Amino acid sequence: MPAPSESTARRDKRSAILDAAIRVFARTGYHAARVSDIADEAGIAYGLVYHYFKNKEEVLNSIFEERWGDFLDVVSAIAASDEDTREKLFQIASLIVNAYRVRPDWVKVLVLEIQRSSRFAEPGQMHAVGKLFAMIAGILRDGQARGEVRSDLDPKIACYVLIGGLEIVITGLVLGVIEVESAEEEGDYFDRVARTVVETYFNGICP
Amino acid sequence: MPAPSESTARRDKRSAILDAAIRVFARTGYHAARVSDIADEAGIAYGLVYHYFKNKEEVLNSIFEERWGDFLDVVSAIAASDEDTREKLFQIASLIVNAYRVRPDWVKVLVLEIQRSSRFAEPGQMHAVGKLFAMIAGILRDGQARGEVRSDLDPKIACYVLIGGLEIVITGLVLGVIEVESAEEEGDYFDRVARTVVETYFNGICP
Amino acid sequence: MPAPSESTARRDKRSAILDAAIRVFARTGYHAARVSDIADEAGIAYGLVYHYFKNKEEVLNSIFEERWGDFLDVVSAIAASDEDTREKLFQIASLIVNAYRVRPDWVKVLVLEIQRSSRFAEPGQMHAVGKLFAMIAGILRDGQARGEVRSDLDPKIACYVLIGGLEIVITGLVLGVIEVESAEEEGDYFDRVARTVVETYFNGICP
Amino acid sequence: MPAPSESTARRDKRSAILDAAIRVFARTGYHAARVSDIADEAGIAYGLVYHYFKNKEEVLNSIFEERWGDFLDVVSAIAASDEDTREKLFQIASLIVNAYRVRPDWVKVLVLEIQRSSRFAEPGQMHAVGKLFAMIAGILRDGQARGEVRSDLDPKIACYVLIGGLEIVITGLVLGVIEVESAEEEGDYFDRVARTVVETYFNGICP
DNA sequence: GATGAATGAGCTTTCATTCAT
DNA sequence: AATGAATGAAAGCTCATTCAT
Repeated sequence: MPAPSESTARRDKRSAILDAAIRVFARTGYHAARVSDIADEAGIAYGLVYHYFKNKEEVLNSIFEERWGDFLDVVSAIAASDEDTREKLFQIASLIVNAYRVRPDWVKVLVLEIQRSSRFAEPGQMHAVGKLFAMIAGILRDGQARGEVRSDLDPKIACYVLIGGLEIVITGLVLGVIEVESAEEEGDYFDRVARTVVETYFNGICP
Repeated sequence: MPAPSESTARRDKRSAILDAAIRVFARTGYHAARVSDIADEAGIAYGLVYHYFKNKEEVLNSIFEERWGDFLDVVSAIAASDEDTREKLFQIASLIVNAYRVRPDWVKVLVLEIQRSSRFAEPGQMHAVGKLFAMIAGILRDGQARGEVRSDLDPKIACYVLIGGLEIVITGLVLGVIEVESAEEEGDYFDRVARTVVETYFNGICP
Repeated sequence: MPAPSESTARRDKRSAILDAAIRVFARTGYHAARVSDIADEAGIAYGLVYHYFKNKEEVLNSIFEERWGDFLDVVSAIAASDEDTREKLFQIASLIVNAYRVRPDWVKVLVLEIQRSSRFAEPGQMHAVGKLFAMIAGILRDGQARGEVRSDLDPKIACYVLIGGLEIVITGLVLGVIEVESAEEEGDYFDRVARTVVETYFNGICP
Repeated sequence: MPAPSESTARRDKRSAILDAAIRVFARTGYHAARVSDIADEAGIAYGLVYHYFKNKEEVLNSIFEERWGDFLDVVSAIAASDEDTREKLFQIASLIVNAYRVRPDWVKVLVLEIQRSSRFAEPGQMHAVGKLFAMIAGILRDGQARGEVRSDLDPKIACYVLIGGLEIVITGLVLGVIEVESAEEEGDYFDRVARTVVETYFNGICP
């Protein structure tokens, strides 16, 4: 066996614990989740969790750091593309909405647990979430330069309305307030939600 | 002392415990909150909490039952009034913005904690928070019938953009990301925020 | 019942826990001792230990602070008395040696456990033990002024030899290396030990 | 590779683990010491400790068996020599002082840790450390017979004053309370300490 | 020989809840 | 009504020990 495979095995087990933790945190919430629940979900002894992570909180932090970074990379690529503002925002909206469809547990934990953790109380920890706001504000500013967005809006505030709309949609999905209509495909429904939010954001609800 | 004053005193103390609990739950979450934290916050001994409530969960349940209903009643009255759609939405936006301004903790607890409790496991029971969304969707649907709202929007989705926009702006204020301009009164500022969000919501960001 | 009796009851329970802890630490050592052992020894639930002390270490610290201070007070009184140097040192030697006879567990814990704790690694924590050395050095210095002690000795070093001798005797007793001869009374034996140490210290072993 | 060198390598590694264990036990005590601390100190993987020793307790036992016997052999040789009492005691004082200087950890572990283990619970077994005291007491008794030592002293007690004086002076050096004068070599200084203690021990502090 | 992943007994600590006062 | 001492279930975490590689 070559050495790299061992390193891969270690990374795999670590990842397996994180995945199990996401599922458990999504199901019961961070505080109510026992370390032994995570271990059971991952099919390992609970002591092993402490072999890979310092404690329960580091598991939550690792979920955030390793999953949120991936998400930001995709948003960054969209922001840098040649599409017009409306299309960029729609792609981001789609990304967010579909993230819930594909990995509902991830979104549940990111939205419900990590937002509440001390991360946001400490200055400078706002950073990671702040990056998302800055990226979308940047897209709006570019849009204003191209004449695709009203120039009387402050991009730094306007971006909140879009993100807030998306966030509430996600929260609604997470909490089960929004239910997919039985008449259409799930994938179609999620696309329609993203499109409606961006469309409303662009044109308003006035006829 | 007349008897009613004693009953009032009892109700006051009960209410004080609930208010303290809301603040603590908002700060640390239900699971992490200790009964002694609630008692400290209320300035009483922790044993007394058990004089007024069966246990910690009953405290959470009582918050829900006694606070959310009041809020929905006001929204319901606005929805039933003769005002046009824009004015109704502005009034609700004002109500929410000011609720968040005056009692940010209430909203945090109602949205984040109560959903997760076992209350909603019972089948056939509608999400209480969902009722708010349904009411606003209802206003939009009425607006479509009156020709005041674009008929191509799905009211059930469009309502999230308004609520989400309001929520994230207020969250920004609460977290201190957005700062109130020193030249105006705080109350005025919150009204202006509500008006701006509703305005953007109506007319969009398109030039 | 008057209020003071309640305060007394609280102090009594606290003291009972400390006494139980001394017995347990003496028996098994600090590290091997379980909090539940202390509670069992005191006849209470282990949770109650945490009602009176922050954690296990604070129990050990409290033993030290509350018992060592009492000891220093007595030494201080002896140092301030009118007796000659030899008598003062004999009284202190008696005090130390008899402390073991009356409260062997106290001495065991003070000698074996607390010396090893981090207390002495941290600067400034040397203080409490240092006070004993300073007091005895002071007695020697007074003795030199009175012509009762060789003036070519540095009191700061000479005091170590006495304390060292006493300490080893105590350690020997604690560890069971020294055994009381069956032919004499225990009290007599301990007095003889104290006298021998001081006598040797004064006159040397030379004939 | 010749066979003997392999056996030597094995013995070296085993010895390295014991030396590391002594340092760790001296620092933190047996109970608080982790097997992984010993391994870290020895620069090996903790699993390897179990290749050379059955378990943690066997490490402690081996320290005792393989280190203390050597020391006693030297003391025994000194006691049996033709020197007069003062010279014998000076040689032992030198041995102890230098043992403490070169291997302070050995003495700490031998004195503080090993006594407490279950080894000495077995009836009829003499305290190994007690043997050292008995040997020195024997030298004093011989000295009394030769007229070199006051006959009114109990050798079993008097020996403690010497050992204790040595111990506490050395402890002072180890803890940095006494500092070696810069003008002389460290080795010289330790010899002078041994000589001073033996001198004081012989002639007393009386003028 | 050597490594360190894996296990789980057992400890410390927290805290909801009860209850005597 | 009010207090807080007392209890003990339950959880987090540590670490000696085993074992596959």
